[in-house]
Amino acid sequence: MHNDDSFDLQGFLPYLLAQAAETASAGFQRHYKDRYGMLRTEWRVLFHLGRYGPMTAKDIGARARVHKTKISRAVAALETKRFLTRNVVTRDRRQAKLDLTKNGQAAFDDLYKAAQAFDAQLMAGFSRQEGAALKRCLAALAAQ
Amino acid sequence: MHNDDSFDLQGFLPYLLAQAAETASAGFQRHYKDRYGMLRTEWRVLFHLGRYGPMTAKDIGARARVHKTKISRAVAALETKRFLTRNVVTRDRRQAKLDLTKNGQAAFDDLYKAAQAFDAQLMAGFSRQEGAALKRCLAALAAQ
DNA sequence: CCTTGTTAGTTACAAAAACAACTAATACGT
DNA sequence: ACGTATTAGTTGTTTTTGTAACTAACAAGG
Repeated sequence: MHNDDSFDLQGFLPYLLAQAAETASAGFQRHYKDRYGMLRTEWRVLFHLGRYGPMTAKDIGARARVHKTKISRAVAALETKRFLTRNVVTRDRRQAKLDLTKNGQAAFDDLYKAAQAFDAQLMAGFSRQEGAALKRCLAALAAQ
Repeated sequence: MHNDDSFDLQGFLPYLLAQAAETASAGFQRHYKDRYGMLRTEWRVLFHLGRYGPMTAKDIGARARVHKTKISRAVAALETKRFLTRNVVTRDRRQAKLDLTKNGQAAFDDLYKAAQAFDAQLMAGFSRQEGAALKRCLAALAAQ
């Protein structure tokens, strides 16, 4: 077949990352999907608005490194769910400042807590240094 | 907005994993996509056959934790690319053993080398222990 | 002003993924 | 052998994503 040294998929970093990401993502999905019918990008948009305050779609895209069409659709979905409102910026009418509604804020508060708990649960398997090192490595890989 | 402790997206493990996985995946994609017109699942199927020898679609799905419809379509695509052949198993005619063709084998050899090099490049940013620890953590997370 | 270029955001269309339903072959219990 | 249940794999349909083209608003140079 081929000879040799023990390089297999389980040792291939992109594969490991994909598997771990999928597992983690699937685990947290039930919070925002099952409970609020949200997609992942919607959850991210909600998170940004809840965590950092009102901003435009552009701002979210820049922060989260997500393409503007995904943001656009997520914002539209969150608007129909009445989780946010759009307010056209008067000094530049192309932009719209996005504000969470009461409901949106409540959903954020709930999911924010859930996210913290979920993260803690995932990290529970590691020692403090190990976990910190893991996150540092991942951040470095993502920054490539 | 909300009060308090510094929990943001950059510290949320599922987010970090998703970002790192996406970056790594996009980086390696050019090898199998640009050069062979393959999709990710096709590359994984090719990898399994090249690395572990002929097996059925079922086997690949079990090993790679991929759904059978994805495998089915990847196999069909690899067959039209003349990278593999199907051979119905006589003792159970539902199954087909998948064998790489010369071309398939050549593509695998090429991509296998590329994968090793790519992995080495990604790991270059880390010390030996750090890298090993990273992979151990990821494997543990994927196994959840 | 008026042309040209750029930017924020949306929409339309193509590619891919997810999910469900299906076919054909085998296994099993009686 | 016969009816039912499983299993391997495929196909069809719906969501979701990716890409490109578009609209509306602004900016800058003349």
